[in-house]
Amino acid sequence: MAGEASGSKTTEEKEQSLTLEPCPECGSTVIYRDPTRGEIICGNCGIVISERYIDQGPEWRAFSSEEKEGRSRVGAPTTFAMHDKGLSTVIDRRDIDVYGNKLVPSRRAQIYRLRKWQIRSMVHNSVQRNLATAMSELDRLTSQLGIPRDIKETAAIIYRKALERRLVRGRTIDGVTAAAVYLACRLHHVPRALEEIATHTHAGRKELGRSIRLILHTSGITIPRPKPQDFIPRFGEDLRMSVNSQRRAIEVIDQAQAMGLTAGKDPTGMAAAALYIAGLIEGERRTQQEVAAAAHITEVTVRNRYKEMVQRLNLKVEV
DNA sequence: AAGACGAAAGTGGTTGA
DNA sequence: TCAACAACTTTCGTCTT
Repeated sequence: MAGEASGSKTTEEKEQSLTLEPCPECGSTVIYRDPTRGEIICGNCGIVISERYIDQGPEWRAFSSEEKEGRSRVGAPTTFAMHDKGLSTVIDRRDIDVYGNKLVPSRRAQIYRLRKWQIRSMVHNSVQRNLATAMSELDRLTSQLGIPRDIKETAAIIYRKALERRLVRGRTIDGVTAAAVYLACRLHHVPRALEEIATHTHAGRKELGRSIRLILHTSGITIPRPKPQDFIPRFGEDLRMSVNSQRRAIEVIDQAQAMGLTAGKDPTGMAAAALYIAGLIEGERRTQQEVAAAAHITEVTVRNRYKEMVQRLNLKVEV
């Protein structure tokens, strides 16, 4: 379903996605891309973070709706999320030439042999075959989890590296793919719960955890530890809370961090409690249950963090 | 009736010997 | 490898709005 037509439509408006780095100015992780200007912009303070964003959308301007539908880049943008990066040559099965004429038998036999070796060299190589299944699994997983394209690309790269290091051997492709997705999310400061990914993959939670640790140890990737602030945009969005409240929640967390209240605590719990407090302050009250559900934790934990922070930070909260 | 609160017991993961 | 430990979860009864 997700064909090229829908792809070219979404690039039309400002596309929200998350980049590797939070805003250097205010630390916000809500980052927008503006393909028409080629800029990456902070959604919070509006600063232009980068002006060298590469537009992978259609190449030409369009003056009518038919043109708009018809235009595209010459060839799809290359992507790591396909086993051949989308660059392979395909030899058609139909035995006709470009003019639609039937091929003479000798020519036809030649094409047949070419195609045979073409396919052998592509997918019948075990590495390529592995990648092909992995990338389709990656497709499925990322679309189910609603993971943006650039994170998916990172996951694909992580998977390729793991495959090069022969880490996939003896493990399931699904498991390693899921692990790559998990790591990619953390790299992009959009951490997803292990649980969340585990429910959408065939691999068990245990295997997923093992794969993650294995990649982590052998590949030398350093993953930033998830910060409570990283969760605010997503949870806030799930709870349909305003940007104002989200910003307030981040302030609360900053204060708590300054007092050393966050050490050793579950960052999702901190984020949830901060959102709960922000809701009270900003008059966008959400129940502890709602907040807890958004963060995939229990209301008891929300309560404990909430109590701690109100007490230690001397917050005046109207109930 | 729904939401908030707190106590007590249980659980999975980390740490240090 | 194992036990200790802190944080989190589950469960349940009570209080407040």
